[in-house]
Amino acid sequence: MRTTPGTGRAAPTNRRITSYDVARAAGVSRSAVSLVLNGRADGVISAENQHAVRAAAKRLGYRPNRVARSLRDRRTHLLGVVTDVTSGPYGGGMITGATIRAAESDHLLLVMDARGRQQDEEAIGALLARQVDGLIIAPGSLCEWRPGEAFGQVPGILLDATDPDGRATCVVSDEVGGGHAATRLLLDAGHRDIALLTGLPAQVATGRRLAGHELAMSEVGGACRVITCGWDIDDGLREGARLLDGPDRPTGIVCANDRVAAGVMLAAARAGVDVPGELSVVGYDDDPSIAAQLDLSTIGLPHRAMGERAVELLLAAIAGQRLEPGELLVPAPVVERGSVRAR
Amino acid sequence: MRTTPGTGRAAPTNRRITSYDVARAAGVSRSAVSLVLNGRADGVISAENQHAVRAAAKRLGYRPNRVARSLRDRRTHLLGVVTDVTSGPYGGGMITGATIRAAESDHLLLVMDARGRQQDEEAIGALLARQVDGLIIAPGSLCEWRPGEAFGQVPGILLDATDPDGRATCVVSDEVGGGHAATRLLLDAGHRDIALLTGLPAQVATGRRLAGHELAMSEVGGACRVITCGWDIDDGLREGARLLDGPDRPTGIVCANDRVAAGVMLAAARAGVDVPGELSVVGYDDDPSIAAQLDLSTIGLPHRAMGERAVELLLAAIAGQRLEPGELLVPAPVVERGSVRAR
DNA sequence: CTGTTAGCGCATTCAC
DNA sequence: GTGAATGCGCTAACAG
Repeated sequence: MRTTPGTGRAAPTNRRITSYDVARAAGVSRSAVSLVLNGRADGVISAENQHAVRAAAKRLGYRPNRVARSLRDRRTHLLGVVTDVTSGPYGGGMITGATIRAAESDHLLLVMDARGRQQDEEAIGALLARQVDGLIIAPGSLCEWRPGEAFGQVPGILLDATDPDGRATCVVSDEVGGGHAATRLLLDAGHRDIALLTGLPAQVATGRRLAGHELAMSEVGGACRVITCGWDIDDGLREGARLLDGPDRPTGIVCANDRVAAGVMLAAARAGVDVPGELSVVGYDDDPSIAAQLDLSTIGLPHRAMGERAVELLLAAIAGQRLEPGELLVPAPVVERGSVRAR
Repeated sequence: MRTTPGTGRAAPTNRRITSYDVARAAGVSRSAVSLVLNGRADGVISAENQHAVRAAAKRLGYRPNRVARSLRDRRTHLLGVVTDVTSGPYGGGMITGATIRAAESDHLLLVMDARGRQQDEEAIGALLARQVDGLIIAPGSLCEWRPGEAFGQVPGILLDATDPDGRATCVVSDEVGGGHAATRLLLDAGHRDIALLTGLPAQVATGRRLAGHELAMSEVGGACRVITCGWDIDDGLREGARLLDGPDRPTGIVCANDRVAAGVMLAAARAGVDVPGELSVVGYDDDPSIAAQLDLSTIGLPHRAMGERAVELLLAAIAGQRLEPGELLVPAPVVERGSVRAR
């Protein structure tokens, strides 16, 4: 019986409704309440009492205490997320996708913002202490992340990151496919004289996109100029100008990202070269505040789908399925706009 | 004693370390472990035993189970967040700020993505079932949000949203101050012939920025053209062109946001009007992929500070402090770049 | 068909 | 100084 008042502890300011309150109101036992509310009552509890329980629960506004249930089940239905993506302008879509997919299975996201490997370890520790059922690590922008001590205590996934040792399960955008698709956009429009402005080699994405690009070129038996450029509008402006003023101007340029593409388009405008009339341009990222504005054909980053896939994998692993090491590639959507013209 | 094996329940796949394990390893009682690890041991537990406990805890990798603690304390140290901001490109900073400030006080964010009033109520219910200590509602982009039934069960704050009934505590950007500052940027540079391109009146921000603008103009005893424009680059392009081709061209234009400003600058370029030489332009939002690129002077959105303030207020409320109804205005940072020139 | 019991892991009395 | 007992709210097993 819990009729005795709390012993010596500070009295709760405003006690919440518990299953005991519902049981008393419905004139049944707590087990009956649990049975009814969890759908295990049929053939066990009389229809009459079932109704009484439901009515009482509703009237009282009873909400089963998930903390108590978690303690008992040794399962919190909580997914821990360590991320840096909320800071940046993009990538929030991963959180959105993850949240939504998780909610569909009655799971919630416990989010920690962290930057730097040291803090990551602490963050994971904090999440583990909260008894999260699984872990998602999303440091942002396809970086490398080497799992440490704490990672591995529960099922865990790397999101938009790769494990250099190849032991972890990673969900990443298909950069090779994206690079291939970007180039294919130009190839399929009949272009053969193509230049590629790549990002910085330090970034994982750069090499992969380049590989996809080369694959596409090899499919048509062609070759093209590859220029290490950078990620910013200035870089695109500089290299774009050089390309357009040079001896043999390409008819199409594949850019490292949309900012670079914007720079190229600006250079073209200055040089009096019409896009897409005389020059076709392809970007990457589908940057929300650039690509649509510039009517730029580009390759999107499937952030939301990545978040969804990560949660799906994680939930399966929590359910006991084995987590395969390696990378799960999420296809990058091709966004066709008006900056490419057939020739 | 818990020496008897679990009764009939599915055995935990990999039992975690509990305080009992630590106690046994250190040769003391569980209470001793609790006392030591919570800093209540001095003068109660021998230094020798204290050391033994700490050593054992470290060696075993003991992490106190926060779920159990939450159940006992009736306090989860969890802050529920209902938001839509992760979807959009901006506003993620609010989550970042909130996460960081919360973490400083050993609190974590439980995030639910929701759009639409109906789902909000459900989301809050789910969060309440998780026994969150407080609630933050951040529907995004300064909209109106009327608290429903569930809101109010625990301390709650509206973030980047206002309560039309004025009952809730809201944390919002100081839009009046921002509008004032934007105009002041031009006024202080000596401009008197100023045009204002406002956003759509349906948005709360529009009216407030306008009020700030008018306040600034009244300070110098001036008046100016106010033109309802919109939020996009096209709108800026259209209205900018009209203004520049018109009879008396202004020397400065305050824009609804950075996208509109970009449109205006584009119109200026087309009309052969030099910015800032012949025309000064001010934007709003400090849009990360526009403002810096265009060297645009603008007013920032203090997203991160807002998230921080919301958590601070919430934690204070959870600690027992009264939550004052009304709006807490977070100052909007003035970002001076090169698009304004003195005349 | 119902009510009682036990225990999830923790912190806190209160006897020893 | 320490250890046994208690209860947070819940559910599953078991005895009535």
